[in-house]
Amino acid sequence: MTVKARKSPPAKSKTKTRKRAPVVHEEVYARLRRAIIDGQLEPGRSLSVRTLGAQFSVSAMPAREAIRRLVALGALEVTPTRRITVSRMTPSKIEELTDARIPLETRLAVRAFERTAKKPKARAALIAKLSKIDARLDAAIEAGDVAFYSKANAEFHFALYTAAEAPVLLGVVEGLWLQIGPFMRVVVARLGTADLVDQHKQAIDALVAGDAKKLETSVRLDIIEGMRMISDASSKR
Amino acid sequence: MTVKARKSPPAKSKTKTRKRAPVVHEEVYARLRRAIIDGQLEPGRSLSVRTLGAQFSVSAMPAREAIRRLVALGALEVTPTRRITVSRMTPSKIEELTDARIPLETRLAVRAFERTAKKPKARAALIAKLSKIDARLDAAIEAGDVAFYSKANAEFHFALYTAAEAPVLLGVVEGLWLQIGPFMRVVVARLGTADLVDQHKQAIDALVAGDAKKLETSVRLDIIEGMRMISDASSKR
DNA sequence: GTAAGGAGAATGTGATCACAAATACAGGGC
DNA sequence: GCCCTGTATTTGTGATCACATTCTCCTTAC
Repeated sequence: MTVKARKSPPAKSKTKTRKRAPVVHEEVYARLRRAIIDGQLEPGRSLSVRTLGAQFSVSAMPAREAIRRLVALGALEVTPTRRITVSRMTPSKIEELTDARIPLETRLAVRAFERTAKKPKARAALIAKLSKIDARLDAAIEAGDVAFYSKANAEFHFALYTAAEAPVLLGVVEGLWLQIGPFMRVVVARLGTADLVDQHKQAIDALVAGDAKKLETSVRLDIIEGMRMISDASSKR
Repeated sequence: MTVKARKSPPAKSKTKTRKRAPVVHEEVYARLRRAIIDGQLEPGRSLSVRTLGAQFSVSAMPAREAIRRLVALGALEVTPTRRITVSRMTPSKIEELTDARIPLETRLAVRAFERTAKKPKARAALIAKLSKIDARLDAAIEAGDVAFYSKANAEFHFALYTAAEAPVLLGVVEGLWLQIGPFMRVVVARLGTADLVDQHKQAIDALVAGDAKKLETSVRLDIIEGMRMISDASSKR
């Protein structure tokens, strides 16, 4: 996790909305969660409340709360000796996560499709956004930048899913990504990214063509392919 | 719950097999979660860390951690003024939760079916367990005991889902139930329980007959019916 | 070289305090 | 009756301390 723990107290009270005071542990949680989903934390890596708090220049309390939330979501786990680590993967977990991802994420994709079906501007904006991220994905592949690819991949999916305007479903899927995020990085690091069949482009094409079935298929294939790569990388360990 | 021994001292194992020291906040969390899933906490009800801690004769710290976990799972929510309440329901949440429950819970049911397909004893044990719970459900309906019905209903579903031996999927579904649990009680309290089409018996019949498709259908219908009741009760408020 | 052992550091957990914000509640005004 | 107001209480949050357990690492013995 890359944390530049420098906060500027006056900046937030002046320009920001005064409707709600900033909560430190929310900030810690948001950044730690983002780091995990983006695949910036390797599986098995250990964390400590004091160290994490120090990275944010706060006490251990906000770090405790952020860690507790991520443990609840399965992103972090507590060892039998009470040490906190980034969750590891098992074959059965891969299978179950695949089982959960396919129906939920295809549903979100189709909902995004339906939500923008009668809003040409929103549809166009979504396509533009996805295309932009996809270009960055290509650049990451070209440059072999594993971390950046992992991050852009998450961005692509959630840009699509967010358009579904389904916060509850989105929350559930985010919980799943919190468990697979650390492995996205491992996967592309081990197998490389050149031989990927780019289902992202297929998804964009489907949106352009107004083909919901094709969109669903591309999302499903992307999930299956990604999870299979995680499985392969894990078994070759 | 298995205590993992890091190293095995040959002769020094005279010490008693001391269990892991109990973690207080785990206990608080487990009981609070159970209360929510069983529908014993009404939506909108407020909680406080000190009060909750006092109920368990502990300080505020374990209560804070338990509450934080349940907030992360969507069972509790923090108001704009930072008060902690049991989450309320909205029509869109009902729709999304239904969307998530159907594929996940039918999958768990089918997995439970498959897991016990070649284990007649396990299948019979599951059927017996479900039948026993179903009898208690009938008794609750007869007695008009809303709280007990809500609790037994959760027990029935999770007895079936646990047999799937899919902890990750089960965890996701538990997260969903944490969000609908508080409304199960409201629903049956408002509409009564007499006019329910008992899909539970259909599910048991399907297990007895070895009919996976029927099992899936009964679970799906039970979900749809239950969520529709929540929807009706909410709109008639 | 390998294993054992022990001293010191690090860690999670629970308790307690301080503080600002929000809520509850009393009394007084109309 | 209702509404406002000022006070007192409650609440979430962050910080800090205490303590038992666990981890790290260096030394020692064989």
